[in-house]
Amino acid sequence: MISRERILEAAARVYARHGFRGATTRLIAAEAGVNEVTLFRTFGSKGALLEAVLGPHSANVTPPELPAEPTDPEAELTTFVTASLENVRAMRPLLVHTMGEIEERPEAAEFACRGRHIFHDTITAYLRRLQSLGMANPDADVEAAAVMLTGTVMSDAIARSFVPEVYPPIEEAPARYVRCFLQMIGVKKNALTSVKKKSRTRIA
Amino acid sequence: MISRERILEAAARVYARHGFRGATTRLIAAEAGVNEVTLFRTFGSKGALLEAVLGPHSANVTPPELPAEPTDPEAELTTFVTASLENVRAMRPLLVHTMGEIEERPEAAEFACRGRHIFHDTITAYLRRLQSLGMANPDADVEAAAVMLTGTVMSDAIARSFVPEVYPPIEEAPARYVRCFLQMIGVKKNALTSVKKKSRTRIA
DNA sequence: AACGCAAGTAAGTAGGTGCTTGCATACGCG
DNA sequence: CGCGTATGCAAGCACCTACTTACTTGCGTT
Repeated sequence: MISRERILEAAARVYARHGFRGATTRLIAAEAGVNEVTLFRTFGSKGALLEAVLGPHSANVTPPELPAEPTDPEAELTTFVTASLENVRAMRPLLVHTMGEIEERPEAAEFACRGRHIFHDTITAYLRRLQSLGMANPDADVEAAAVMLTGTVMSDAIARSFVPEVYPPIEEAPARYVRCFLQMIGVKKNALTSVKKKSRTRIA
Repeated sequence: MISRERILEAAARVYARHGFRGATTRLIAAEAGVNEVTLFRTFGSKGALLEAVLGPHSANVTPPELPAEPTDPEAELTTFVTASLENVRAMRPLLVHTMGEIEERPEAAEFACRGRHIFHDTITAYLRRLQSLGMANPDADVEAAAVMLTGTVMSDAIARSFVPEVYPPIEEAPARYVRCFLQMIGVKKNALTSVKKKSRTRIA
């Protein structure tokens, strides 16, 4: 049963490159180094195979987390955004094809939306916590702010590859987004670096 | 030569629904109420037809504008964002398919990127103008802010339809995004209703 | 009437695509 | 050994897809 795994991986790659329509069973089989018949014997149909590849793919994602007790919003958010960006970037090809074909294959919708949901909820919860701790402007529009950060991350991860000129350099981007974001929700700089200091300082 | 127009419109619709791969010449011809042969006689090939539909489509877009001389940033930006959102939303199906197939059809890239570029440049220029008029924080990260607003608009226009729960109600969204955005770049509320009241400012 | 031209009709080609069938081969295990 | 199970291989089926060819029809101009 080694084939199963190889087929799944190959299918993910081919699907990412060509989309569902372009991902022919012949191509997938070749990429897996497996006979096309094996593919049908193992999964039954092309549709079932694609479900088998998208399902786990959306399940086994371990999303970045934000601390329940914020201490250094700028650092924490930067780490979070950096990790999320990498996450989304890794699934970009799959995502972008799935989005295009979502009306024809609604079963892929969950895969396309899960990450976004998690990101949004995580940010929202964190923001509320900041507010209740008096670390963020209590009048800030938490919902809209969360949507904007989510949109920024998705947009960067997805569109940077074909419109690179407009984006900040990839290594600066997360920090700059976060700094803008902090402005937006009224977090004063160094609000509590004094509270808990770590031995390491990060570069500005 | 009535056929030409009808084929172009039909092709746009079918392409929007099914993507390039899914938009078969038979489907397009049927949608146009035209014989399939006519399609080939008029455009030569499926690829040429699709170029003919995407080219003009990206050219005849009249993008929303922002005034060269800002007077009421909140109102002006809200109008701008509202219009842009509607614009992008209208091309969403086409956009989303094109993005998915951009690697296989690079000639569609310009279509997919043009709007984004224009939006970004317009916002950036406007922001700089605000800064130079002292209406926005001179230390604001204009580039990052512009990217974030662009990302927000694209994300809302594209993803709202399959993740509606996380977005603000459609009629509130632009105003709320803009208010967050103003926070981000340090535009004080009524920054210049007061100016108007107090005295005349000289023209730059 | 004669002509040109846009469009339709019918048929076909060459290749791709999802999926099936029948049969041969290898490996592991009692 | 014998048997089941996984896999490979060759061929094929029915259908789709882009595109072509050859011929016809209708309409406007001269």
